[in-house]
Amino acid sequence: MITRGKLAKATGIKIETIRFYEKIGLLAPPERTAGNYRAYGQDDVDRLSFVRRARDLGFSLDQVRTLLDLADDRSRSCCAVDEIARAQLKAVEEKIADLLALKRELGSLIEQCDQGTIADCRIIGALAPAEV
Amino acid sequence: MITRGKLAKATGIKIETIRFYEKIGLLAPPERTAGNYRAYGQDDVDRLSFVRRARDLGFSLDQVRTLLDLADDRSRSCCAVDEIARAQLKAVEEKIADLLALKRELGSLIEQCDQGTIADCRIIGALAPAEV
DNA sequence: TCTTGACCCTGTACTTGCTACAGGGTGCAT
DNA sequence: ATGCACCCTGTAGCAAGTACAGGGTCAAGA
Repeated sequence: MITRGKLAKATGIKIETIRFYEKIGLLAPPERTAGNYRAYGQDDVDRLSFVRRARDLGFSLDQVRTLLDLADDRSRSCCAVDEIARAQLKAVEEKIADLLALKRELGSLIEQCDQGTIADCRIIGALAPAEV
Repeated sequence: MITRGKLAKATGIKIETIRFYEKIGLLAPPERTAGNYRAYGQDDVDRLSFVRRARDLGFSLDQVRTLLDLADDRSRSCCAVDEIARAQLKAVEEKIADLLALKRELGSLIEQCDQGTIADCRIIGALAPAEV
């Protein structure tokens, strides 16, 4: 018998998060013991590990839900899976591009800082429209 | 007289977001007209533009609040500003590194996809622990 | 003058992905 | 029998907004 705490340890997902996943229907409600404790099985460990890996790869819970559904239907073509992964890759690439632009802007702002007063601070100046 | 809609247009921040900023105390509640409309001035346009630029640079609302406070005290040293900007740069760089790792993983997953069935899908396989 | 339509007001609930209580019950060892 | 670690439930909170619902206001056109 695997309790919630053990499931948490086995998968690296916090107890509260497991409850949250159960609440939103990502995990099926497990059997209960006589004392009303959740009793998980190896299936649950597997499923939750799947969720964790997908989350680590940046998939949204909604995408994870879809991936789980797809994974259950083993005879189906994996085009849909590929599509989700590609969408995720694209999102990641866009995010990286955005952050690189940000990094450049921040970097040049910081470089100009000469440690004077706020009045002639380049960073504040760059943020302010004309005169603060 | 600048209404909320005009302030939104002038700054590119949505009306609802302006209300939200007012609610959390980032923007001072403005004067009201006889008909209970908010009446903004150029100050508000400037302040909100400042917020927008800072948000665009990825600063949190909390950081923005601090930057606004700092910007108001023009005689002060701008070390604190520099510090916030550096912290933000560091956060951005870390995020970029994370996303690059993610991108590599996703990319290699997708490359292996041979458009077969779910049963031999590499992506599902990589997510599942041993056997799904 | 009336009415239409664009704007404004308020409060509240929803989003994503959790996290953190409070206030109690269970189970095992000492 | 009592202490402690663990479990249970419900609820509220975080960032940073977004989206209604159900009204009020204002200016222009018929």
